[in-house]
Amino acid sequence: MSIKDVIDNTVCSTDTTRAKHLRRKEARPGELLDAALDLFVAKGFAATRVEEVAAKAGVSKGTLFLYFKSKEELFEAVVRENMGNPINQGLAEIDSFEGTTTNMLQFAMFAWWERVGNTKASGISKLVMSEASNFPGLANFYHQTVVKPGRQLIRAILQRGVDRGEFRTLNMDYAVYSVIAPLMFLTTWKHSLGACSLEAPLDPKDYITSQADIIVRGILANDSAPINLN
Amino acid sequence: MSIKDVIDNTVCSTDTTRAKHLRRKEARPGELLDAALDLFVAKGFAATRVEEVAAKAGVSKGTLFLYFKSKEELFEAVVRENMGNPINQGLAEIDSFEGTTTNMLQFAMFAWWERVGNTKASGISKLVMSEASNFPGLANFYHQTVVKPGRQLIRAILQRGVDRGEFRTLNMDYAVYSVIAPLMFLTTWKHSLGACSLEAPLDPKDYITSQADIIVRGILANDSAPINLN
DNA sequence: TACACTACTAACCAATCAGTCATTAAATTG
DNA sequence: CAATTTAATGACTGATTGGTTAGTAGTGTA
Repeated sequence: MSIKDVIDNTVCSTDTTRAKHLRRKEARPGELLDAALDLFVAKGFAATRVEEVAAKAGVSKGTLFLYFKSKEELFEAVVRENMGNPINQGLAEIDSFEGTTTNMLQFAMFAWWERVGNTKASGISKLVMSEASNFPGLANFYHQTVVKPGRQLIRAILQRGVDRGEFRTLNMDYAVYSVIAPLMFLTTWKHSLGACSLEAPLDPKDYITSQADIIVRGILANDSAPINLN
Repeated sequence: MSIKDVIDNTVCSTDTTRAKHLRRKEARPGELLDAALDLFVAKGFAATRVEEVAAKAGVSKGTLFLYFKSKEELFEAVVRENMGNPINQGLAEIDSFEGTTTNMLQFAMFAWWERVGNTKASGISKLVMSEASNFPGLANFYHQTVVKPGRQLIRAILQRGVDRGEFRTLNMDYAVYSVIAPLMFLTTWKHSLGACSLEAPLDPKDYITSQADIIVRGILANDSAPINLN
């Protein structure tokens, strides 16, 4: 597929009289970042051409370099832009949460899905994973901004459960991955093999329900009340 | 870093009298595939230069094209070469396995680590995930060869547990991911952020022990004997 | 309408890189 | 030791692409 095809297919112009030279300084960066996110997630950094990004955003290549001074900078901007952290928000909600920690954990996992997993931004983790060794600075930034706080959030939830006697004592350094791994796997899958439509896609809600169910049962205190989730 | 540096640093020649023009027709393909695996896993398909691969294998670029007629073909060969499936072996062992399904599941997860996860080939899954949309044929091949059989193996184990009354009834379509997700996450992590040495690396054995423990507790039948794993 | 300003374009350039091929030299054979 | 074969090389090429810039055309103002 040539760049010409990309241009013809992806630019959103319903009217035949293509309006060129439209001046929309404010909207360009966002549109370019949106286009770049899609392409970077789908094809990786090296394999996506800046002209593709520009074409998908409806501008010429030159315009792209008007707003981002290099392909690397565009990439970094894409990652940073889409890494807003609902994690801090989640941390704030911990203290005020009423109810069992079981419910809290389930709520957190579904909240993650609504706020991150089911979002365009969910491709970021795949992207960072794929390109980490090529962008060590970005990997470090992601680690500090997302990984560590995220792990801290999960840990805090689990600790709450332990403190209240709902969960058994756990090796927190590893237990956190019981929650993280299934969620990360979901997005990774969704943006790679899952996107190739090789089979019926797995339903995210059912997936998370199932995972949360197994995790919670797996960490409940031995002497806890008879298991009756939901 | 230039290609020259790559050559100087990666070729393994301890003696100063560099022997060129050594004719080793048999060994070349394997050495090239080894070098290519490392580089593709680390940098992705598009970002690795065929000359780097050749240099790392100790030959010139021309030699590489003597054994693989294109970069794409090299890539496909790398994936296919490292995709030998210990899964069929695992499937064969199911019927003859003596003991609880709990032990069986733990055994399977550790066996996977020994035979796949702790191997150079473990980078393949990250590779296929990253490049799936650029190589749909390969993604399909991976899906048929690894994903489906792997899922089938896990499902068979879980079903054994259910049939014998050890595990509660499960929605198999989703329960299998309780086992798959933590293992896939481990390799993905290992070959991306984990390789950036941003913190103390997680110990795979402890990780798998922890995950297996939580999973098993999470799927045990309610009326099963008091939990005492190991 | 004339002028200034600047978002935007398109043609262009320099560097990179996958792939080729004429040449070189290690093995093999007689 | 020649003659032959072929593994291996490395300089070369054509195509691609990140990045530049001279020029074009919207927009605002008088």
